[in-house]
Amino acid sequence: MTASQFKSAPEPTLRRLPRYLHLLFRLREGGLEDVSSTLIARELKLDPTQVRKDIEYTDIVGRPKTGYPIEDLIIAIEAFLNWNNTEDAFIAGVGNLGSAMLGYQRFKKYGLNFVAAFDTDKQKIGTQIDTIPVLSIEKLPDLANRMKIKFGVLTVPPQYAQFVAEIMVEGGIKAIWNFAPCQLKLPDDVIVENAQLTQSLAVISRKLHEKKILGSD
Amino acid sequence: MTASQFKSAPEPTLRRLPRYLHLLFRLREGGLEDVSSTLIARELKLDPTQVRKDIEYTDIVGRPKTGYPIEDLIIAIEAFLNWNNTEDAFIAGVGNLGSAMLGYQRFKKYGLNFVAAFDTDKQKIGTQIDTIPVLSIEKLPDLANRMKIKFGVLTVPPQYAQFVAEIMVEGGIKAIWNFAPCQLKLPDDVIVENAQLTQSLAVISRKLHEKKILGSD
DNA sequence: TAGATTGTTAATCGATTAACAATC
DNA sequence: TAGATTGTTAATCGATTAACAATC
Repeated sequence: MTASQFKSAPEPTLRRLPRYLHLLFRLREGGLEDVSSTLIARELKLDPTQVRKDIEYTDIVGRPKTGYPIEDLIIAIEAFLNWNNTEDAFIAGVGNLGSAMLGYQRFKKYGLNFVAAFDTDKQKIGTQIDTIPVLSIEKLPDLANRMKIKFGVLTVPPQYAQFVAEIMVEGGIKAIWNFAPCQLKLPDDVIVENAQLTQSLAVISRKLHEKKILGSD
Repeated sequence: MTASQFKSAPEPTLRRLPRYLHLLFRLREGGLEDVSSTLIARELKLDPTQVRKDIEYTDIVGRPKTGYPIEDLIIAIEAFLNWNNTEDAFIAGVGNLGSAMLGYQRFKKYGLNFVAAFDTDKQKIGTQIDTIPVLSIEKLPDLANRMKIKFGVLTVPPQYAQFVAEIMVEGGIKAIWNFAPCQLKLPDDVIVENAQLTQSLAVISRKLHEKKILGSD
């Protein structure tokens, strides 16, 4: 456990790290052994200095002239994000999005392992989705406590989001990945990350709108 | 068409606008008529000045003492994001996530209207998902051109993302909402917005990891 | 060696926050 | 009026980018 593990990286850096990772996987598949910040920057349209600063947070040292060993860099980034360890998670809300999340095998590669899903729909309770059992939401707090679950994914309709989030907190969950388009009011020690699709949609909507107004090309 | 419609807002502002909108809907339901930047800021844990600056972009003027009329503010934000107009869109990739998107009626409220879905899977081609027909991806360019589709949603596996994105561009699509975890290389005049879940996951993963390391509470 | 790249310090840029007169 | 809020200018903060010596 080195000192740097205690250093907190800025959010923009955290958001870029997975992008590096995806590129590194691709480069490794292509048989490359080393990679420079220059190359990463060019591929991802970033500044090389920025790439180096980001990478510094992961505590890996590069070599002048050659850059960074790809394998080491992958390991370092994964360790930094704790994606090399599996985090057991609960998911609440088995609608369209929730089911999609459960079916998304890729999350396992990112250290996220769904162990149970929760819903209020009696039709769904008792069934399985991709081998994950769907349980009544009432059972969430007790089970979370007993299984020491710290990570919750919230994919319920917005009007229930606050209520279900509080149930998660009651179960000792410390990090909530919130897909509902609303602001959760929770104790300060609970980490909330809003994965709001509407935010992303707003950016592209406005940009396309501007393009149309301006008639640029 | 006022001058301000030509003013480009910073991305952080664009990302906050939908959050205001969700709050405003909730307040309107609660019977409120006016809202102050102070109130919005308190609810969303932001700075009141920041809220006022964001709102300024939408070209609405508030009144000292009372704030902004909620109804007007909603209309102004929706107009700014062009969510009051319906944008016809194609979606490519009808897997878990793509199907979830199609089933998500809420997008209609955000001006996004799926008119056709595309896939390579013969089992899926010819079927419908929530009344949206699934067609062969080969038909995308011609149809997009004829229907003048400008908006494409990309929910294909990452290894096909670049290829399918190019097909979209061939069809005259100018804005691509990319859900594949990879960097698309496209002409500069094509707007690409990466809705990468892994970026959001990285933020919460690291924060939870830090919490565990530090043992804070 | 020559040349490309790292690691790091300094400069720049842009967003956030503070301050405050004008307003209802 | 008194008091809360807007609109706006100035100050601060933090992230990005530039510059460059050290290194292989």
